[in-house]
This record gives sequence, C-alpha cells and structure tokens, in this order.
Amino acid sequence: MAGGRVYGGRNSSVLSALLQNQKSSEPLDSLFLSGSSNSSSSSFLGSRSMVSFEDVRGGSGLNRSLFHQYEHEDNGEDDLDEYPHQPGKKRRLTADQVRFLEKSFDVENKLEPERKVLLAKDLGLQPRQVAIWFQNRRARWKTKHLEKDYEVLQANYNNLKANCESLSKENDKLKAEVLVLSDKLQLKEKVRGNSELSDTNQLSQEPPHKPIADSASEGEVSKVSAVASKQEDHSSGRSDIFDSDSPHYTDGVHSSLMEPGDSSYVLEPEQSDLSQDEEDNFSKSLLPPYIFPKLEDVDYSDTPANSCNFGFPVEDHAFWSWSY
DNA sequence: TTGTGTTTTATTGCCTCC
DNA sequence: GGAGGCAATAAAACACAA
Repeated sequence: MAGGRVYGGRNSSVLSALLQNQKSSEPLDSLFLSGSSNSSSSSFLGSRSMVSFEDVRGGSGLNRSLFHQYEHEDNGEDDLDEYPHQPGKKRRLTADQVRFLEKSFDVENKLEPERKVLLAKDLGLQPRQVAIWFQNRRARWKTKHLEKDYEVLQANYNNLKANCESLSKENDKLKAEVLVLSDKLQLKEKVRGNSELSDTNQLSQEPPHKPIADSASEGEVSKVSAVASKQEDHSSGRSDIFDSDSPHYTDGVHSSLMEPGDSSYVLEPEQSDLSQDEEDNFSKSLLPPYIFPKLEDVDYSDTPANSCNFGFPVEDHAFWSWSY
C-alpha cells in the first residue's frame, strides 16, 4: 500500500476473535445475525435483513474457492500478508462477489470494521478492498441520488414554468380587456366634454356636472380604439393628440393630485369633488402606462419569451448544486 | 484489430472525529 | 495522532463501433 496508511489496526483483538470464530462453512452468517457481533452499532438489522453468501450464489453449489481471488486457508496466518498486492495489476471482482457486496450494501452502506473483516474473509478479499468497494459504491450511490434529485427539481421547474406561462397569457388577456374598457371610459369623457363645451357656449352659468351616456356605441368604440392605437405610437402613454382634441386641454400640465401609488387613484371618478379641470386632468391620466405597462414597454431582453424564468437564465438550469 | 468511451478498482490528500 | 470518510484522480479492465 503506497498510501502509508495502516489499515485494520483497530480492535485487533476483537477481530482476531471474530476471525477465529468464523468458520469457512459459515459464510457471513455472523455478519447479519442480530447480536452476533459485539458491535453496539444499530446498523446490523437482524436476521430478517440477513444476506448470506450462499443466498447470493443462489445455491448453485459453486465451489467456495471460486470466490477467492486469493485462495487461502484459515490457518491462522496474518490475513493481510496473504493478499499480496500486485502493483500495476487491477482485478475486477467476480459477479458473485459484486452481487454479495451489493446485498451487503443494501443492508447497510457503511462498513463497520468487524463487518469489513468478515466480508473480506468470506469473499477472499483484502479488508482494504472491501472498504474501497464500499467507498466507491457510496460515491456511485450519491451520484445517482443527485441525478434523481436533479430530475425531480427539473420536473418541478418545468411545472412551475408552464403554470407561469399560462398565468402570463391570462394576464395579457386581462390587460387587453382593461385597454378596451379604458377606451370606452375615455370616449365617455370625451362625449361629456363636447356636450359641456356646447352647453357652455349656450349657457355660460351651467353647472359642470352632466349625466353621461351609459355606454358607447360600437362605432364609437372602434373610433376610440383607433385613437388608442394612435396613442400607442407615442413613446409616452399620455397622448397629446388625444388631449389636444379636448376642449379642456391644459398645455400638457397634468394633475399631480393623484399619485400612481394611491390606491384610490382609479376609483369612482364620478363621485369626485374635483373641479372640472381637475376631473379632466384626472380623466387624461386615467390608467397611465405605469399601472398597466404595455407589453412592448416591458424589457424582456434578458428574459426570453416571458418572465417565467424566475430570474435565472434559461440555459442555467444546471446551476443547482447540492451538498449532502 | 484498434481507437475510444465508460466502468471499476485503487491511490492520494485533506478533513473530521475520538 | 490514528482511523476512517470523502473528493479528485489515475489507471486498468471492459464494451463496442468502425
């Protein structure tokens, strides 16, 4: 062993006793019998989880020496010296040895020293080989486990993404509805403004509040829609075209009474105590773009297709790293 | 047969625990 | 300080297509 480690130095007296009690005709039974080991470890799961080498061999009647790469007799000599390591030569374990080790691993993936020695003795391997096999097996198990975890996470992610996309579509639909409704509202305001203007020309002392039409005709809606689409040609959501048509256009100075953060901002304009000009300004600033930003106003440059990537680059799904 | 990719066995160095 | 675990890695063994 080039590593300079000393293996098997612990519990040597216990191991000797175990080795002396371990007859070759009793393959590994003592490994799995509850209470058969003086180890207090709870990892020995009792007879129900026992695995015997005979079981693994399937009662095929194969000669036991078949499983001993380094055939040796239980003659009391130093076991470690009986497994000469041949540097530069690696030997694969036989299928039966691997099968048995697998079963043992299923029972308990950690290897107590006693178990290691007994396994090694019964399989005709060096304890060190058994330890290495368990170590590598644990590494493989961990890798597999990580892959499974990753698959689960990816499935969850895809699920969430799909949900988010459908919600995003629904959101777009609702935004379009809001746009149509706001068009209607603006049309109402315009109709009311025109009637007020003519009334003012006729009766200058007329009170400002007038009843407005309950609904706009289809033609009016389409007309307003055309205006609205005109509005969208402007980078600003506030249309000077629309305002300049209004008789109460106030040189582009908009009311600052209502702030976007004000929750009452879009509520109940008809019950407002504002003056007519204030009301007009209110109407002009109704549903400003920062409440319902247009899709083209939203910067998705780093969020392809939609905003459902949860802040992560799409190609960066493998960023998750897990430690166990 | 040979080149190449994958799997398995083994080593090394570092870390933690007792 | 010794024993053992783990990550990283080397290298032999194996699988397989060309």
